Amino acid sequence: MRDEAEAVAVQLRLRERVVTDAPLGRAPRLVAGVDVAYAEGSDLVAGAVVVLELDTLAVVETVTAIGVAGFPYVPGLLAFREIPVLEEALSKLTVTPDLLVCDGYGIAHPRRFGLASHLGVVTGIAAFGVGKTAFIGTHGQVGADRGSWAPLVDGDEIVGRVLRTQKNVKPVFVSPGHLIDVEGSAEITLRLSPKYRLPETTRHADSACRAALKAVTG
DNA sequence: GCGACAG
DNA sequence: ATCTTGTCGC
Repeated sequence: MRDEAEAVAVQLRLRERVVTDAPLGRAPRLVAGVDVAYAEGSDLVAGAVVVLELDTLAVVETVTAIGVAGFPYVPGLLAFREIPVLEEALSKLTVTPDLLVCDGYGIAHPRRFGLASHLGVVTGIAAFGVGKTAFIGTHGQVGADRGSWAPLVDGDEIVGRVLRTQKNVKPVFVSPGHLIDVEGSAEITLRLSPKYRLPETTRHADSACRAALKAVTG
């Protein structure tokens, strides 16, 4: 990827293939968390994919990959920074997940094509994103109970859901990426977060990519 | 025009 | 994202 203009052009082209207005095709069994860790002194990055069995939340497989950040962090273009190393890690999997859970956003994005949408389209696997902080959109107050939520609205579109995964704990931002809708993304996020604020998938992926980075850095 | 801005 | 200690709670 050369520059921002080219990246935006690529997004607009890939966006034509995004599907988020229909529920997940079949009941997911294997759900994978994906995440990337960055080094401070170098441009090394580590990506991880951890596959869990949705019913038991047991880890089925963990793979990691090391790479070089080939694109700067630009809000709205995060995918170009994280997808290369994630695809490298995904290629090492011996099982095929039914769903990918990303750190970040799906269609709740300036051009409706965030990391989760991008990864979903290039892999052909259903995907959605769970963000920890606000990016775009507005929303009303969310009840204090676990499971409470409010629609995430941008313009005249509902692009996601602000969901409380734990009682009295800051909510997370859920948005579909590809081959799944808002409702399904939120429902699965809640199932993946029985005890902590973040889904077990992202918790596992986060620790895995950090460990992988630390192994090559220090 | 001026900020804000996933990770 | 990453830099960082102690501290409150289960």
